[in-house]
Amino acid sequence: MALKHAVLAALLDGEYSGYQLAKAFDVGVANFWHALPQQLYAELTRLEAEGLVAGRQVVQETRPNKRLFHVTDEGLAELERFAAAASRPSFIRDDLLVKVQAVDRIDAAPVIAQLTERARMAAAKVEIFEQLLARLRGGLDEAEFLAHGARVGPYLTCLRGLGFERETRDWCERITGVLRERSGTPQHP
Amino acid sequence: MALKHAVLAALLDGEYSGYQLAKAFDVGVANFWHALPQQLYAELTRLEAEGLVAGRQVVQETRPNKRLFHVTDEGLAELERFAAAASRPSFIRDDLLVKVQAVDRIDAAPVIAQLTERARMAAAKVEIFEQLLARLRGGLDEAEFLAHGARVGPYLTCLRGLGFERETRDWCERITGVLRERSGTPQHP
DNA sequence: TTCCCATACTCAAGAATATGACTAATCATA
DNA sequence: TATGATTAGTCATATTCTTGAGTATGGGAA
Repeated sequence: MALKHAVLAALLDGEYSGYQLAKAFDVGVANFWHALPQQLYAELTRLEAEGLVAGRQVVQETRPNKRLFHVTDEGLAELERFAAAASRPSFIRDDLLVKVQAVDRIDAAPVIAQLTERARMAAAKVEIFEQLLARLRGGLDEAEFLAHGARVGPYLTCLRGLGFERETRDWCERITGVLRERSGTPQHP
Repeated sequence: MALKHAVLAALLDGEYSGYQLAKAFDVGVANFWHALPQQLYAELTRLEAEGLVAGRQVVQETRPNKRLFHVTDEGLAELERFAAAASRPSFIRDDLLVKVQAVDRIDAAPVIAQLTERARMAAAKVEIFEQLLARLRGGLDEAEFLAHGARVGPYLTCLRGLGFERETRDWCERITGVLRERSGTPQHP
């Protein structure tokens, strides 16, 4: 039920096509939700049918035509209702953690390789988020922007994304260190 | 496809009944995956049919009988294959982040209330994880345990859970501060 | 002594998500 | 001048996850 509201929240900052939304929900920028293009196109269709978003056709000459969507008053009211209702707790669900959980009983080498790769990906996201944050606060320093800026929501979710990716990066680096050490030294029960 | 492997990984530390597993996958201990009892019972049935786990009936007098499961050699081999294959990236997916993303355009009060509650929950999990870590490393200090301990997988995933919950707590507290400040002071575009 | 909670588990149905295959045009690159 | 990447979508199917309801027993509190 929340992809719906994630789309509404993402559309608050202007008009987007399904294609643009899909990129935002796929690449780093999706610091508060993630979804595939097919899901987003389907969701936009439903939202339009419910009158929560409205789209307008934009005829392009050099590219296929596209439809740009924006949130209607009804859509904003729906978001308001959603925000007032209880949130379901969020959980970690990560393939890599399953592998680490089992790492004493299986070959550690591929797990170490995947941790290294994940650390690299997280580090890349950290940079993306840092740049995005700098862009969002414009010239202002952070405290000033957070106190008086007009639109801080995306900044705040981006801060969460940044913290999450930093944690991921640091944990992956630390764990690879531990596992590399262990593969060279003896363990005792 | 990964609940299957999460169950196998969880069963590596001894025998569990479906009911016990369900509690572990629900409460704090689930630092690497989360699932409802119904899913787990169904998964155990499938895993047993595939020969990846084996169960034995334990007759109890004061309580209903139960079945305790353990991983078979085939199950361990399946985990090995899983660990060697690529992991799918993990994403944040959180109702609360959707609400924060929209917070400039909707009533902030319920969002602040939910952030406060979430911070409380995260702080409680931090304590649970800290106690669990202390128990897992026994008398040893962390460096010693990580270097020479017999089974560090659960400890490492628990470290990730701890980091995640600390981040969540700190972020929630910081954001509630920001939003409370803003609701008392004027903003300019 | 009634009621609720914990143990231990099952079944069915529905909503949400993921996978894979397709159309169709333009643009850059090799 | 093929080749692949990018823009802009659609359709169908499969898997996974969630919701809701039920069964049965024993123990403790009101």
